[in-house]
Amino acid sequence: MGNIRATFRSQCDNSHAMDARIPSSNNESPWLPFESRRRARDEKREAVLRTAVALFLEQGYHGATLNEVAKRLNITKPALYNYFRGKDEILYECWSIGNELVDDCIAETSAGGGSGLDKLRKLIVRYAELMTADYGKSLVRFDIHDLSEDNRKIVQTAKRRIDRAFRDYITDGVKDGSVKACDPKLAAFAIAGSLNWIGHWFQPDGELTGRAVAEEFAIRLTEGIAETTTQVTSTRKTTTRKAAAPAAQKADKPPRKGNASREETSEHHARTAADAAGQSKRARSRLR
Amino acid sequence: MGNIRATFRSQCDNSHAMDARIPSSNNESPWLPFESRRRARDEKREAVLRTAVALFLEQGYHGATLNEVAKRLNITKPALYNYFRGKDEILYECWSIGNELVDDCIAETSAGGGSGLDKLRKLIVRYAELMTADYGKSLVRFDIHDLSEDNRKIVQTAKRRIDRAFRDYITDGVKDGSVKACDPKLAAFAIAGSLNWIGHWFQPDGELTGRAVAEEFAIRLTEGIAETTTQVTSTRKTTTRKAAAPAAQKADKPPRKGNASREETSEHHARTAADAAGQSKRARSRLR
DNA sequence: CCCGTATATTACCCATGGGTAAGAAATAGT
DNA sequence: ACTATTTCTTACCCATGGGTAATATACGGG
Repeated sequence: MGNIRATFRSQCDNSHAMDARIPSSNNESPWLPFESRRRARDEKREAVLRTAVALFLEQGYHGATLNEVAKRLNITKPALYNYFRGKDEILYECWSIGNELVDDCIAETSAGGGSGLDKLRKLIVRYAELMTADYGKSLVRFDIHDLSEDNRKIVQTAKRRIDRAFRDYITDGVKDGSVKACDPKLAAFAIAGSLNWIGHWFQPDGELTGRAVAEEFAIRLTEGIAETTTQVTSTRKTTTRKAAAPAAQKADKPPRKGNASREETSEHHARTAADAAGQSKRARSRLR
Repeated sequence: MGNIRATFRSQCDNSHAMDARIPSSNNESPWLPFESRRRARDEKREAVLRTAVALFLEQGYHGATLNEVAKRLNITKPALYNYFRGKDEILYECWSIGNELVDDCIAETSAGGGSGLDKLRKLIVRYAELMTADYGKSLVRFDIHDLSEDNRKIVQTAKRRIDRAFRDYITDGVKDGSVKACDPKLAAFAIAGSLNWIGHWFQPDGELTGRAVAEEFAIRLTEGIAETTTQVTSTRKTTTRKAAAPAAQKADKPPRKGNASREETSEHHARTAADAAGQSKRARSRLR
């Protein structure tokens, strides 16, 4: 679920006045131009990431400099090194947040129950919407070669896990009769490809909302493999309602142990070994 | 790391005219280790591009150095500047070749005739197969930010043109009854996304051939929008012209507005102003 | 053979930008 | 207030790798 990382509380919530100087306009940096500081460390860390991911997407990882990132935050480059070991770690962390968001999607979807097709569509909707936002885009726009060796491995592992989710839902669907017989591998590739591509073309200021794209894609991408012809209104077809079994736990993620097949995956993503353990809390303030 | 070794061997075994010696093993570089030269200029130019595109894909554009490119060709870095102005131009040329291949696909497909659906499928097959090879991959793996300003514009223009082809075929299909009513823009995005993604996951040494993927995708990606339920064997026809009454609105969630001017495109690609004229012959040996 | 041109080599330049060192400014604790 | 700690700044380092200059080698033609 949207854990703490959704800390969008404005930095103008200054209860006891004092430094009530509102930054000239925007809602970004917690660093007022070199004066009153003192805001939670994690909050600053996230501000760095927000700025970095936006800049990386805007100018490319190599086109964006740390000086520019710092400048947008009203600080200087070395200050960034209080929160990150280097540029590539910033890149990785951006990616990691996106990956956690995806993990949450998968967890929710798996917990939600329903037929294979139902789950597939739910995942598509959520995943697609992620791809319209910065952290989601980072999953598909950043180059794996720019990561450290270790992080690259993590990313590749996560790729496989996400691909696995798509394939599993499809396989489930074939079994429960909601999905036509097909090759789960290729079908997953096709679907993931369409979704990932959103991260390349979607523009927030366009005429389409992320939500609209997501819902359209949920139908479009499953039209070909859905066993029952999809009528407009019936998103919940699945005549063979498999007794909504596992509504059980809410948003807790099953460890989802990834086996190790040496196959290609339709994804790129990962997470740290740390949070690979379980919760996708964004509370790790590791460093140094 | 001096290549002293290569430099001094030139005068040892000069059996003058007998430079028919086959390089130790591979089939790559026209430059035998600094001795008999004299091969067509264009051939060398293309050898540079072949090597460069492979290396860029392998290590990333920024991870690959010109020294490494040169080394693989048995030459030194400055020699590359006889054929290209700089690294970014090499990148662009790689991209450009891929783009020309796509253009050829579109040209052939358009010339072939058939229903909108037929053309769409033909394009999918050809395009998909391109995506399994190096130059095709370069279309979707290279970052537009690494290009010069001018080349970037060319690329973006070409993106739009390719996207246009997909949309046009879909629109044609809707008109001639071979394709269900749908939003051509989103449908094109979805299809192009799946196809472009091939460039990210396909491995030539995998279990699938490019051809197999291509044909599978041609069916899979059009299953949802084909008017006639596709029997695997019937790639042609459009028999049951389901009356123009096109399945009404199937999955209408969003406003579903028509087109617009300043839209996103589902592609990235381009070509030089030169060959934008017509033929995509590979004969331009421009430089300096 | 000798020269001109194309092509390649060696040796070098140098801007860029990630990263570091040392110390100042702010904060928290006592 | 004094000190310890964290955070941030100024001032620098320096490796990397794209790009250039000067020069050497091969070839083709006369």
